[in-house]
Amino acid sequence: MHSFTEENYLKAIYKLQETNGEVVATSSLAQVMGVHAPSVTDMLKRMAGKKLVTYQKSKGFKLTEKGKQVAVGIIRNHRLWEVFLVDKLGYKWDEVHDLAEQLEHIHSEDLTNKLDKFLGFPKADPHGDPIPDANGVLPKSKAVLLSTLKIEEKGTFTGVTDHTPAFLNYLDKAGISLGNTVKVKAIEEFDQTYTLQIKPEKEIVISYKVANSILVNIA
Amino acid sequence: MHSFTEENYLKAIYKLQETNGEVVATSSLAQVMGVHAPSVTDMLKRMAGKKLVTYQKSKGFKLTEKGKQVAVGIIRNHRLWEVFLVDKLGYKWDEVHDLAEQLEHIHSEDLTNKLDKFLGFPKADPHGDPIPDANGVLPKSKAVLLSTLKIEEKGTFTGVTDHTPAFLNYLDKAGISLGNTVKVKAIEEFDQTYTLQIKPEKEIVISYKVANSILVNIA
DNA sequence: AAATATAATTAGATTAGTCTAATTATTGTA
DNA sequence: TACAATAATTAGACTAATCTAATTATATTT
Repeated sequence: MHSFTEENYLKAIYKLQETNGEVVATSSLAQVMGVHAPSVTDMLKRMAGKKLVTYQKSKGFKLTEKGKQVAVGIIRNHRLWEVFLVDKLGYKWDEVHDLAEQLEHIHSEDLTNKLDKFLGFPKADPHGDPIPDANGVLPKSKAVLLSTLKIEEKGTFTGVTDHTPAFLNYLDKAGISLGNTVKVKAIEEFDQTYTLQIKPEKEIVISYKVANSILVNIA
Repeated sequence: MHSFTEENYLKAIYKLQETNGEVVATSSLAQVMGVHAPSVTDMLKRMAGKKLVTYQKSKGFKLTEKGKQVAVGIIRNHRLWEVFLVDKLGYKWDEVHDLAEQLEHIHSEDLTNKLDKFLGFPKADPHGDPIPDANGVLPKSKAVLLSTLKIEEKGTFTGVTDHTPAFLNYLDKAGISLGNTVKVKAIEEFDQTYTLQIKPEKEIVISYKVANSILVNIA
């Protein structure tokens, strides 16, 4: 079995590869892991020995197929436990991340699958992030940033790119929830402020920063 | 926060103190922890530094009030997760121990309490072991070993002292379940074999070893 | 009470994961 | 292309948890 630390590195590399391209730099990994660069070099050398990543001195690293499998498994765990915490225990979507960070390291494929079934095979976690299936297949979403929509275009709010409690709370307060239909009514030239129409009659104004952290599916 | 290792030591010491009296020996602890004696000495010295146990060279150790609190908290976690696994996910009572050993180390009192509520505040785990309440109060049971009953005495099957899958499976196969009323019909002088009447019309024969691993409440 | 057996501790080493300080690569710019 | 800036690695050290081998306490038996 892999240590929690290894699993956290794998997850971090996976996410960096997803957003920043194929090869991951020591420094970016050090930053997201909250450790100093030499720790990353050491760790990654050990992990290369276990064939979890490929490593070329000073050139960065990449997950192997095996490493990717483990990473996706942890992400599956994480997101299923988040659904459990929200749907079954009544947690709010901004409260579950740290708990799921612990629960994701429970080692049992069988438990994961039973949990999946218990939850009714959810497709996404409470933040709209897709849940990999039991074979590690992660449906790639066609969602786009709300900030890319033009005036009069509309979409369905399906996810966020900022998972901080601060942002999630803001959305709650603004009255925007996953599944809502949003239509861009206006975009202020000066500061890129968006005026949105949500649901039937509600209109709200959001900043570019917010529009750039919201994912929507276009019909 | 305490490490998983520390928590496992605390739990082991707690259980040893419960069954074998106040003071715990290095060797017994080494045995149940599956490590060698010097590891225990080292660990316990560190833990004494953190005021989790009291330690006197070559005299054994005892939990402090603080250590006891932590131990009971872990036991509470363990037993609640066992209920979850059996009641919600459909695991059998002989399958849950190892998973609960992992889940018990999730650090969140709030999660524990929400889980407790979700499960309907169960009083006992699937093996009949009592679940400490949120204040760490563990109701002490008045259950006795079935092997102490005399002929014609009866009681309710409320727990086991042997938690191994092998034993639990045996009970399943023999058709004895928690909650059953059992009455001692006969005790063979020669080898202390017990003949029991269970439920309405079923009679079964069990060995002394089995009778000595079953807990019953006498009405 | 002395001799022996058993239990516990100390000493010294190992591994995983981290650190700081020093060194070496790589990249970007003049 | 050479120099400076930035990034990555090596070297050496630390902590937690473990080990084996050697030593010291405690307990038991004659």
